[in-house]
Amino acid sequence: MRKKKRSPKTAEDSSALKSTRLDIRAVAKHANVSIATVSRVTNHVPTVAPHLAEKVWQVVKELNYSPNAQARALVSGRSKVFGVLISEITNPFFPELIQGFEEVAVELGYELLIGSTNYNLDHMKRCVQRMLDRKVDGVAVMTFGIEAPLLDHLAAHDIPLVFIDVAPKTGRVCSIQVDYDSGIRQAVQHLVMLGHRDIAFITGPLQLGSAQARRGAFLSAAKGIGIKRHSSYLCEGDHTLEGGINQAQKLFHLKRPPTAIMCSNDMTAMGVLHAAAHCGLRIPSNLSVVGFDDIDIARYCVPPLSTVRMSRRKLARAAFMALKSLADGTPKDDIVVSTIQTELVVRESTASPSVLQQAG
Amino acid sequence: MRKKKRSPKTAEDSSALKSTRLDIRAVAKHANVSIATVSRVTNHVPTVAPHLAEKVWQVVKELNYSPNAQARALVSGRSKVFGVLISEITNPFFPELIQGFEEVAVELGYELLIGSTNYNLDHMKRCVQRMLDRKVDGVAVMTFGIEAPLLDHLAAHDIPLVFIDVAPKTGRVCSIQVDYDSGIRQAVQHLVMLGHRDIAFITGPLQLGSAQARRGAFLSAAKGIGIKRHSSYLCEGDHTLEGGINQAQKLFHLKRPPTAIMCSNDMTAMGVLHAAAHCGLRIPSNLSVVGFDDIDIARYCVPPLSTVRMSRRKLARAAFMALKSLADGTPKDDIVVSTIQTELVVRESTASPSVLQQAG
DNA sequence: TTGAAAGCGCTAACAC
DNA sequence: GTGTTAGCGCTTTCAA
Repeated sequence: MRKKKRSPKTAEDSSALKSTRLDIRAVAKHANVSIATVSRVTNHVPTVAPHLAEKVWQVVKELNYSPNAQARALVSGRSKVFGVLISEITNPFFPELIQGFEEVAVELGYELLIGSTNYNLDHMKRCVQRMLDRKVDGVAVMTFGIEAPLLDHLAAHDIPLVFIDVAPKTGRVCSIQVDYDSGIRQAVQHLVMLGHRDIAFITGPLQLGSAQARRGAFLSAAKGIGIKRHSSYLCEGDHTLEGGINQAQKLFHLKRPPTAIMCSNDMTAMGVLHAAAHCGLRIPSNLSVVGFDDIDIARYCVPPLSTVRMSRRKLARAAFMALKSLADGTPKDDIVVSTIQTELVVRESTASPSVLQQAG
Repeated sequence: MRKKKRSPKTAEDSSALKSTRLDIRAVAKHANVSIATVSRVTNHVPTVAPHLAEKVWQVVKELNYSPNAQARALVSGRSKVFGVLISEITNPFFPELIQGFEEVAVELGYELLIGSTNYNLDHMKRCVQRMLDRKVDGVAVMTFGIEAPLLDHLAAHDIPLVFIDVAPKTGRVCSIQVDYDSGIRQAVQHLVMLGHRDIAFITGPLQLGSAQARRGAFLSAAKGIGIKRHSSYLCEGDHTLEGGINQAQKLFHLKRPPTAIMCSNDMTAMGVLHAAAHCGLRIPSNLSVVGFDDIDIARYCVPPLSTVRMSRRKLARAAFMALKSLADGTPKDDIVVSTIQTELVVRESTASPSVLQQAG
């Protein structure tokens, strides 16, 4: 007798009824129904007689039963896990985004599988494979840029995907739009009204759609307001603090340094702050700095950073809901995603340029 | 005929051999072996004839097969997922810890289920339940403090647990020790050698073991070096930036304010930096500040923060490996965990107290 | 409306 | 050393 039947009922454990594992069968037995009924109840299938449903819930509470997510996933083909692909978790922008994701995920019974690419193609490949192996129901690609081949890999598995800004035209894919223009225009106007004319902009890595979009927003705002452009005032950073330091130093050594620097994100701006302190430049009296994102620490920088706010919470929620719709089978054309707004937050890193500086 | 047998071979899909799902059976068929052999090969079971193993690997590559983690987990009872319980992901300390975890996890084929308690008991309960539902193989409790009842809940499920500093005596539980003393003693010595005598310490939330440990290390270092203590120089923060601001303001308004402030973590120190800037105090000329942890941004603070470094990467690896040993069934007494060392990193937030200040 | 039973993709016990 | 098969805990037909 090889068979290890469910309830062996052999001599050794004859009386030990309570030693049975806390599974759907235990609940069924205690509630005097079939496991199918228990399944229906825990899945809120409406075609169950109310008194039976109540009885089942009661037993569920009593035994403290909670369905095995693995088994559910295996049989239903839906893991209720979403992958979140980010660049690097130590960049404060991402944790704040993840926080937003976690919030909705918990509400809706999902879990997150977070993968950091660390700007490395191999890492990115591995992340995608991990997500595929764990059978995620969809992936939110929040990374700063993604390699096309990877996208193909994901798309080949017909996995729902959500992006920021750029949406490939492929299958079950959609994107969240951000209105960079309004916030960035407000920032440029703010600086111009303070008297700045020599305004530099440190971009993000330009292979990224969102970095391009931010730069584009700055250029068109500057043009719209009519300030003239020096090509040396537009430099390419990489959205890291170190990148901000490097670009700031370049700008400081210009014959005619800018009186204000706008940045494609707050990390870059923090780099500028750091570089300025290092060179003995006072902020905002000698130099005005504006960031982008309004990450949590921005308000605690020295001095507190004026920046353009983009709600990570809203962004995350929008991305999650879009992903869920896709995963639930909603045709992509029926999914409406509201654009994420941006707005200027004035703190203490911006002021009128000093007369000295103006003359300089 | 209700049965939906594996390969129906009915008229409709008779010839469509390639339409079969990419599962272990497909690999077995292509390699002319049984699924058991495929399973053995992918699990690196050594009792497989080399030529067969090779053949299987070849087919695996060819078909790009990757085992279904859900199914594996269900049948083996091991999900290869560890829970990581943290306080809040937006506190930079935690992402850096998670980065360390992710690194090892990927190496060893594990995934992480991250749960943020947000200092909230309900959140914490929900996190624990999520981890239980997803059948994690263990939990790393990296949170600042955990409620005893929750611990019981976890322990009741006999789940391997790893903690920092404090280890409950229960079942499969162990802890990682940190040598706070050496780094903190170095910091106190550094300040004393610079000429400071009035040194304040802002603690973390004292219900936490690790906050207590850090305070204890400071007190004994101060005592050892023989500087006298003012009780008003010891105040309780909460390991947040805001807490640092509040406590710093209290200290600034003392009749005889301290010339140096040490903090239980870097976030607190950043709060002090912020508060000082707000009050027009120059750092380090008017006030020296020392943090703890050496989080990534510490070196980019204005001014760059002198702090005590504790490697989050090492901490995470140690915790992970201990957890894995526990999960693999190693008796807890056989698990050796090396103590995490700490060391002072001098940057620009510390200097000799100014004469003016001394007299003040 | 409810129950019986197939089977998700895999591992592991057992037979050979 | 390799194959056969039970069954992990659940969802989901299908029959009643």
